[in-house]
Amino acid sequence: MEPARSGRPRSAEADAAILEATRASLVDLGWSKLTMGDVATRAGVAKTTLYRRWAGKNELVVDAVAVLFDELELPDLGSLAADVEAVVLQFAALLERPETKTALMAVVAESTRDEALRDRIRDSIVARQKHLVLQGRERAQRRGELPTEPDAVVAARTADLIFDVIAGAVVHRTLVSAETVDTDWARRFTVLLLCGLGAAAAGRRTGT
Amino acid sequence: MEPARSGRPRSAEADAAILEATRASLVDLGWSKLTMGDVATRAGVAKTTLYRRWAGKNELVVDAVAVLFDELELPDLGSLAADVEAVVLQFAALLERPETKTALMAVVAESTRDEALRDRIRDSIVARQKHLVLQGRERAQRRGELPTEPDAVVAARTADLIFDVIAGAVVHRTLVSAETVDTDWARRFTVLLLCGLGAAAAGRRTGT
DNA sequence: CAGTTACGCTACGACCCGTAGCGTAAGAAG
DNA sequence: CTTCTTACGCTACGGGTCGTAGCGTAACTG
Repeated sequence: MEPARSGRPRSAEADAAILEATRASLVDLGWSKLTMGDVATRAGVAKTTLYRRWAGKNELVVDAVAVLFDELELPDLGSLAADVEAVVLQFAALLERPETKTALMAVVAESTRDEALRDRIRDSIVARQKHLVLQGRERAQRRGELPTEPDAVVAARTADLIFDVIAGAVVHRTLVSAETVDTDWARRFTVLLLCGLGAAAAGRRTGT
Repeated sequence: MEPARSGRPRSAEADAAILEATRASLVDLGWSKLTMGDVATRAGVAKTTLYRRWAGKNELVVDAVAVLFDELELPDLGSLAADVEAVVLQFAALLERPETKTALMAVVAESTRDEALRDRIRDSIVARQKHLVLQGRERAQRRGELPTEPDAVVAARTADLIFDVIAGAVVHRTLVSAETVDTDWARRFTVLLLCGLGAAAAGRRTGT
């Protein structure tokens, strides 16, 4: 795959410096006032170097912010409720950070008109979050907290639904309603979600 | 309050033309490429006129998009489930439109660094949606589908939670996951939400 | 060594921003 | 009708960002 290209290799230090400078610039200036020239200056790099690696502001910021989502982990606290609550708090803490707060919605907005950008976001950010949902379900099934869904299509649909509910609620709470996600909110949300899951599954099993 | 100011009054036609031109420009160019000059040209108005009424792009777009949210209504279909499902579909249809799709997330992103803008969004967009939740709860209580919460604080918290869950899930589904909200999804979401509400309330009543 | 690729730097036209200045248009007050 | 006040259209401007081209140099390969 890598044909061992000749010539001067790209500087990995420059890559790291650029991404870090991008995050710093996001904190200081926010999305709208962030400029490629400013990032280049902060990173100690020529502006042209940025354009050799990223098509523009959108792609650069996605990559700069994506690594922050690697922090998200699903702890094993013994119960599905505790796991969900913990991951909700983690996700909320991530969204409280000024880098992500100002960048996430902006790139999503841009992605509505740019399919390539949408794919990039999906691969490097959304997929990581979705993985947590699948992981949590599997773990809960092993514990016997959730039944094993025989139909793969139904299972996938349910997972998508759960994912949109969790991520959507947390994002909406922190960015639109602009209120903090504290332990109390996380607990009440988790209760709502899991009770809904359980009751909905039970209702489907008995008919309706 | 209005001291009947003298002088030439502002043209209401210009106002309407500008807001409509803004929506048209959003459809054609999207948020990032929308410019004040383009809007002015489309509206047949001088650029300076725009700046005499709006501080900038953000405020203009919020006002231009806000009126679209007036379409949202809570139908009375006889049951809470049917009402929720209908309003979810309405909201989703609104978010499918290119004007709102590209603008809503962008202004929310900007609002993370601009408190005045956040208030403007809250007053002219979010409040309208939240009203539907309160209206739906009241109607369900009158039908006997939901118990009357005696504690006003708890009631308000629950309403906030429900609002973030509904709006967040629909927004996340349409804009982040970039998948359509069809009748099937709306039904499954409604079941999840209402079962969760019922089960959570029952659980709290019996202790825990 | 030559060949290839990345880098830093400069300069550039193009575009958009937001404002100032001016003459004119439209109502309100007398 | 005249005067006053405000809104409008238009032009022009300095300032900033964009994205690219061109060039000489640096780094690594065969």
